[in-house]
Amino acid sequence: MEIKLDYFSLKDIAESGQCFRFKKIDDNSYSVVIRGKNYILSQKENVLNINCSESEWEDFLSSYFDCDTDYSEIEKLVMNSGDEHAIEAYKLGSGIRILRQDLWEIIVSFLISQNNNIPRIKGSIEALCRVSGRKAWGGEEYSFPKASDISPLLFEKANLGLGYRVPYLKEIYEWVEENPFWLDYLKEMPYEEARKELLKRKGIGPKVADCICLFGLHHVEAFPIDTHVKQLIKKYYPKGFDFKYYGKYAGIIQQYLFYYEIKESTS
DNA sequence: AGTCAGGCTATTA
DNA sequence: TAATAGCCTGAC
Repeated sequence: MEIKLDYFSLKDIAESGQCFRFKKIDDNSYSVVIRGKNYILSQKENVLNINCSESEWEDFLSSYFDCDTDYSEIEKLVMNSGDEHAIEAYKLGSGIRILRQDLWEIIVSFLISQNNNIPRIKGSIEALCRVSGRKAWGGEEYSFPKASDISPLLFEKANLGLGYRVPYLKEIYEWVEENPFWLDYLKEMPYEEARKELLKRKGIGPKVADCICLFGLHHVEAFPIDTHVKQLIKKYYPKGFDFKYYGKYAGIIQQYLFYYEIKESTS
């Protein structure tokens, strides 16, 4: 079906680094697996085309693409900030949305992401999905394995290129298996509390915890600081970045800044 | 060939 | 408490 959407760019979303599972088909279409179904998306101007029914869109895809957040408010916030660099970055990435992705998938993905590069992260995740062997519905891709779909031994046996992260992943799998309601508890917690809870797990430090809060729990006040963000703050905000101004939307601003930075470095 | 990647843990002082 | 070596390994 076709959906008219403003403040929405499939390309920006797919390439903003928040989701490692978008596969480019051509310039304006992508393949992605959401909730075990393989969707094919394409966009022309402000119309998104997606192979789903109306009820699928209403039931969860509209939420997945964060249609209940008013992005015009974010635009106003940035445009009135007087923050020249944020305005510049916003112009490039104004089509980015913070997706409401599956929490478990985000925890595993960002554990893998540490001290790692995006192509390699994507490769590991792809291999993990493939080796756990559940084909997504309606396509050629594989769905992301639930903790119960996988044996911890898999991490060592299969050649997933995970390196020293293997013990972290085994630990989190075992933890979630033994504490089946942990993910649900996390979803109930406010940002600070969830962050603190995540930091208790091996391999989850401040940066990964903030990514999980932002991308897996939709706490858009979380502001993950990675090497790129560290560098851009040094470059554009020598006096320091004013987190307070952006308040509860700091994480969305982080995405614009981050996207601008990676785009700049690859062009 | 060497550096660096969307960092974290463990060990020092 | 603060600083920093070491870590898997592929992409560039």
